[in-house]
Amino acid sequence: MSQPSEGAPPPRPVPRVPKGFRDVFAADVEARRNMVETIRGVYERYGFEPLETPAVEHVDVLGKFLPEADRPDAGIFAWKLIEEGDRDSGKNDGEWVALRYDLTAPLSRVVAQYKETLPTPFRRYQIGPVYRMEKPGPGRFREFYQFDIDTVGTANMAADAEVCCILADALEELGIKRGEYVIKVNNRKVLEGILDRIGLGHAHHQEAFHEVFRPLLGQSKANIMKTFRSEEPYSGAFKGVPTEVLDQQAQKISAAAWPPPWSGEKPPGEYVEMLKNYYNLFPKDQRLAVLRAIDKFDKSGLDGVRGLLGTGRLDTSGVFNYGAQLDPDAIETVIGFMMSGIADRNIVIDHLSHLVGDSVVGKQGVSELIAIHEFLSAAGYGNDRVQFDPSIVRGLAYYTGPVFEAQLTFDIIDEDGVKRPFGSVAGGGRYDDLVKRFTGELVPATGASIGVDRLLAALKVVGKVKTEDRRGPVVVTVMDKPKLAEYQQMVFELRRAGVAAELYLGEGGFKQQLKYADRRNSPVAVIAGSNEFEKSEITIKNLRLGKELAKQVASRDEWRKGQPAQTTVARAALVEEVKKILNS
RNA sequence: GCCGCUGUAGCUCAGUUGGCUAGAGCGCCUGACUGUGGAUCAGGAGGUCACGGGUUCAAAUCCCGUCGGCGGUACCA
Repeated sequence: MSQPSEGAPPPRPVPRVPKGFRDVFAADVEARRNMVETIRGVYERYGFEPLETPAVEHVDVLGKFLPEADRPDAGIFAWKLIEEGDRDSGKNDGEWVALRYDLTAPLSRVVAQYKETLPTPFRRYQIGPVYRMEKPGPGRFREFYQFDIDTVGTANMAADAEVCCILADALEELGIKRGEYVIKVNNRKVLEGILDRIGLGHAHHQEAFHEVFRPLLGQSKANIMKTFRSEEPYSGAFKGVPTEVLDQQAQKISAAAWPPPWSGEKPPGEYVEMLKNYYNLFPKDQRLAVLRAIDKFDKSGLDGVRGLLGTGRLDTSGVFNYGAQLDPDAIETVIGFMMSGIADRNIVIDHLSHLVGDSVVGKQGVSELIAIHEFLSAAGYGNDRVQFDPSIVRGLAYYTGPVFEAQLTFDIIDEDGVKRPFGSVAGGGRYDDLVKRFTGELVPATGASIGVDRLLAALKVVGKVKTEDRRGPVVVTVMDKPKLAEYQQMVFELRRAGVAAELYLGEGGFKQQLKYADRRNSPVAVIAGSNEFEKSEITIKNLRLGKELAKQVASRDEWRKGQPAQTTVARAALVEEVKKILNS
């Protein structure tokens, strides 16, 4: 934007929407509303009650803790809330708040806050927009809708099984046929058991990185380069990272680390940002790294997962991803777990109980799966609807037990012309520790979240959403301005009869009025000029029929003179005639 | 964050090795049609060629930078 020069008028705002946000027009709004209503019906049938919470929460409530720096972590929309008076007086420098990034964290807050009066277990559903400041991609926005259902306050596996049933019911009610979707279930505890067996330690890489990094602060570029390449004592922390990648990193770190932040030549904020980026190169927790590696299975394939479980993997765009650093035996154990199949639930259970061996958590995980299996079978939900699949882990760290994912199995053609299954439209799991943050007491909880926009996209693919057919109102055209009151009367007659109708309120001539009605996709236009008024008649034009007929008519005379799609009737028959057309 | 591609009318895009007043299709507006959506025909409006600098007699075109868009990848509570 150009700088306003002396005396020039202020620059005009450019109409636009912030990146990652969008406008939603009538057809999509209605499609979403219809879908949500259907799902809501299912949720209520299962006995859940609605809840609404604010879009803004305190940052610590959401689980994001502020770093030392004077701004919150990236990824969320956060700001400091300062009351007007306090800003000037400086008495109170405000509190960090943020837009919610999911509906689960606010729920755990509500439970902790009102636990004395809330029924236990607390069963609620909630829909609303959530906000994430990530890079938007195809079909991914910074503001999007989630539709959650959760049961808080019971460890009973029946609650988990029920979540699977709800998701299945909801999808079917929306018109997705049995076989076009599958609810997949796994259990984090089983994976924990496997990781125990291979003796996986916890976050040591983060510390190793710390050790490498700290002495480098403020050192010369040459020194930094040397350290990154040296055999001792740091090579262990960077095992498996290609030399050229390390060189590249060293270049950037030296640029950031020199001159040192306290010299005043480099803004400290930028320096901190740089540091954070390099943290991200390394797994903070090996277990988490394993989870993410497995989670990448559908994207990276088996070899990709192997790489990510091991030293790391250089992806197609030339970025090196640091791996979980497992040794080959451990890798194969994890892969074995992941690939233990999606056959009959009984078979998967057998397989898994064998894999976890003596691990206590592992066995517990398997018995939870058995419990879920029994509940599902009793309720009549077989393998055609709910499967056990150990490759489903979900990236979230907070899940503690069963995890779920609703997948659509039909193929879509993506932008590259490649056929692939539509994929996940909902996910969830058990999170027994979330309320503990507030109260210190264990409050077991389980639930799922439907990605509303994604599911809506899926419904469009299978043709369950008719966005094109949105019907506009009956438009009463205005031919004689002085007779406005009489036109108005027609409009209200129609409205009183329950017919959506409006008076043409624009400035346009008659031709434009019909064009307007056409654009609104109006089924009917009501026409009355002096001819009609003289005889107490009105002309009713069937716009939809007319549109159809126009396809066959070539000559203009035919089109204009014929007018088979309109009839002139007595004024008193207005409502009756309009309704006749609407119902046809 | 990182890597690559890209930016010309409301939309989709042409624009030769730098060279006249920057074009097309669609859409929009007006008229043919004095009371009729569509089709047809005729006419019209609409552009700081993303922005800023540089090279040149001359830049939409070449170079540098900034910003935006797209794709991949990472992160994803």
